[in-house]
Amino acid sequence: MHPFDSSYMQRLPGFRDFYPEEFAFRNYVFENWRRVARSFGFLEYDGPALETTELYKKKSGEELKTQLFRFVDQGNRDVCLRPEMTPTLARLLAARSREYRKPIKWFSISPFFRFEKPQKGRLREFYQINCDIIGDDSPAVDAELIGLAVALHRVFGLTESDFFVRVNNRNLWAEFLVKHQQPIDRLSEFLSIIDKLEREKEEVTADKLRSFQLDLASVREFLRTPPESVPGFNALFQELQWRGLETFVELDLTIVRGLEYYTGFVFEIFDRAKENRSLAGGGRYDNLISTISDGQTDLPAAGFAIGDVTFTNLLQELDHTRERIEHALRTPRGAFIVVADETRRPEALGLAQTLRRSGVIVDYSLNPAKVARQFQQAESAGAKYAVVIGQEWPQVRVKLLAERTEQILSKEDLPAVLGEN
RNA sequence: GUGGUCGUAGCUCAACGGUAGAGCCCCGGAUUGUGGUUCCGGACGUUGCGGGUUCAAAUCCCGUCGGCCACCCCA
Repeated sequence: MHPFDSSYMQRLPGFRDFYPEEFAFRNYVFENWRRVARSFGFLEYDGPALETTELYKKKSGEELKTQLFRFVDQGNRDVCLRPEMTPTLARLLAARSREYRKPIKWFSISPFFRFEKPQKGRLREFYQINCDIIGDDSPAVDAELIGLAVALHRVFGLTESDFFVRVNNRNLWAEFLVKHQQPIDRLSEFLSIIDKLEREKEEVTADKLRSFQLDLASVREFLRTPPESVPGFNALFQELQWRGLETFVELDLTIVRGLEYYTGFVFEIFDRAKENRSLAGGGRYDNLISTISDGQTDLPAAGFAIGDVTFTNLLQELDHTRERIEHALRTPRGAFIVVADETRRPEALGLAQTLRRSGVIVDYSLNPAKVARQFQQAESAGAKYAVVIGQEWPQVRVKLLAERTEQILSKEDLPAVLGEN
């Protein structure tokens, strides 16, 4: 039987392999995210990929979503591969939040799993960077999170002409219901109508609104509310302005987020070219930690996540970001030792160890090969330098491959010269 | 969950009823210690899988699995 005929040799649908080229790209993205998050004073954490199903059931008591990788383990536990980070974060905080000075600013970059039909921008395993600030309910936190989310985009060269942030506050719609004498306990039901406003047919929306004794016109009228006249937003917009973020942010009352647990401020990031694509989303969830911990811990919190699939799609689609990435990944690094005289192989191996100990990336041909062949290897290994070892020993010939220039150095000087690169 | 579309060497594709081909990549070579060009040679596929029609199927039909796209959903 041909080995690849067997289904066990096939990758599971919606999962990805990361060959070195793809892994290099993934690392490039994650390393930049990590550096930016740290520059905002966020600390990295992680939790297990597998949690009890109960943890996800707890979440605001909502009905369990169907799209879970759920199974019973060999210890007869009902478990799920994590579909999102927030419940895990809440669990961690419920156990130890007292140990950390507030506000707690944490981030993680980790894989998530949802049993969905794979399609563009949506796979069954994907990565997210999750950033949260816990223990502070001020508008400064909301603005700071937007600032971080924007910075996580800008580090790849994305600008305000590539993406923008839509912000809203769910409380506005709560007030709207109150003003129209509608029951506030139906808020989440009402918000899901608003959420679908852009995609649903008008008649359908109007029909749904009828159960609230509301009409489309009054909703549309409310949507046009100018930001200046929205109470509570002044503080947030002031904070955003101080951070120079006003060109990235728009008030958009249709952004309410699908999840029930959001309590006020919410936002989503969209790309400008295809405005229906959401790159990131988040908001404030002041009650969730208390809910999940059965009241053990009660802390205000806000956060957001960026998924890697849609995000990296965008980076590959835009010429300026793609070129920037290709340039970064193509940059030559390290040294390739060319053994021109096989009797010097012991010295070459010794030099390799010395250089590696001083932090230089060093590679060489494991078996005897022609010099021309070794230079080809140096090239395809992406080395910056070729170090030729042969008759010159104890001196070596160092060639800067991109420039095709050579110089002769003593082996003692090599770590200092190569170490800078 | 529903619908559309596609599935030929690692990659991009050709052959569209008569026993599968190109380019790239990979491996080797073009005489002595210098690479991205060029030239020559080589390896690699029971045409996603299963069944059917036919003297004959990569090619037609059915099923199945997978990719892509849209709907549903979207933490």
